[in-house]
Amino acid sequence: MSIDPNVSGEFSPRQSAVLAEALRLLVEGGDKALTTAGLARAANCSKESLYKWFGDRDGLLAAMISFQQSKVRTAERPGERLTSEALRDHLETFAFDLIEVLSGDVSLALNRLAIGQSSRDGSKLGRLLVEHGRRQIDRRARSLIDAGKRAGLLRFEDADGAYHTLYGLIVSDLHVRMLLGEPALKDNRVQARRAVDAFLTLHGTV
Amino acid sequence: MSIDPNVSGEFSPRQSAVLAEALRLLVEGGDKALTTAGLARAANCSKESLYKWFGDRDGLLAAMISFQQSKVRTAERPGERLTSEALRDHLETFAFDLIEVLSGDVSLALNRLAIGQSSRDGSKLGRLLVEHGRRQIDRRARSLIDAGKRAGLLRFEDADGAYHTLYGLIVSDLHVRMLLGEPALKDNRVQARRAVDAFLTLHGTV
DNA sequence: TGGGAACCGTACCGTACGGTACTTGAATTT
DNA sequence: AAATTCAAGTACCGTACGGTACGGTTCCCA
Repeated sequence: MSIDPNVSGEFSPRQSAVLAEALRLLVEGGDKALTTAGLARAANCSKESLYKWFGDRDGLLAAMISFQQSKVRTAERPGERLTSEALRDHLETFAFDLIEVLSGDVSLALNRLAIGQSSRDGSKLGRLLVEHGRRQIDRRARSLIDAGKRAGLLRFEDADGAYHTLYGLIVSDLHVRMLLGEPALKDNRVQARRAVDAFLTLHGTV
Repeated sequence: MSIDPNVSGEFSPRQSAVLAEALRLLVEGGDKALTTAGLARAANCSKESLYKWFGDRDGLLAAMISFQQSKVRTAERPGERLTSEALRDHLETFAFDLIEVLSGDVSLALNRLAIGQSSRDGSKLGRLLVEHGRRQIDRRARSLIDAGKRAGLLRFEDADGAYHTLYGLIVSDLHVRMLLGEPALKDNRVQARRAVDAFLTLHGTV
């Protein structure tokens, strides 16, 4: 993962600073704490600018999601020759990273926000989150799983099913529990290892 | 003593009717649609009664959770002699029921509500949901898993870990996706069977 | 039959938020 | 140097909600 100070040009530096402050407010106090007046005060900008840049409050929320995800890029490993140990390593790293991402303050806050709005806006934010945020991590897992199969180290018929199995083994009900306010795990590496062990028992060839 | 349709006796019939209406409003339009005035109008009661019965809005939300969970009781099967097929059947039934419960309108609405409030009230509603709502289903799964082990049909060291594995295999990211607004699965039985197959591959002795 | 409790319907109050309009001041352009 | 642009800051408006107060009605019980 690398931090990218928005080279994509979607948001100006000023706007990025405001969005960062908006995320800080959201993480701090939930969506009730994110008011237009409060954001303007905290970010030293005017409400009028907020409305000019983002349209309305929903536009601001959508921009916050885009902004956050423009900062998170998953490192894509180049395809090396896979050994059994390397595959296990990569899977564990993936599992660990996944738990870390899902446990992150900003991720939890944005997911809570989207879930809270899902009944009102027809899941617009939810779709944004799933499609943009998940795509990165999905692609990484898929390429890993496919590479494992090509190398003869994994066996499955349905790549999609295998990925969901892996995801479920890693996350279980942890995500929802954290969304509901439970503290994160003490050791994400243990959980990652257990999940990968199980996954390899199910789909490994060795 | 009078016959009270409310099993727990925690709420009077009138209060139960109001809480049922509150759940209906919540399912229909999310937490923004659940206003005290709106509930009073929809349930033909006065706001004053709402405040007398439930204290304030948060008390109403907590009462809604208690009320809903007082209605849902999981059927506890008596302990019969377990065969391999019976265990698989019971596991699949459990998996199916779990998905059905999590996919339910009211469950999703209450989870969304608790998640939305989790940043504000110190996860009070979240704890209520997890502790009261989850306990039933947890106990059912635990007793099933333990019975499987006693019958020599399952092998594991950590019952807690085994249960979380089962849960993850069944649910994967389905719960969060539904909370974010995605439609439910087309066929929950297929998913249940797949999950139980994997679980028995991991922890079955046959 | 009278009195009290519960409760409905409504009106009311304070507040807080989303969104708009206007003024001031600074920076950039011409 | 004048003009134009951009944004900060503030004041304002309408609305909607949580919570309270009160008059009127029904029902129970003595």
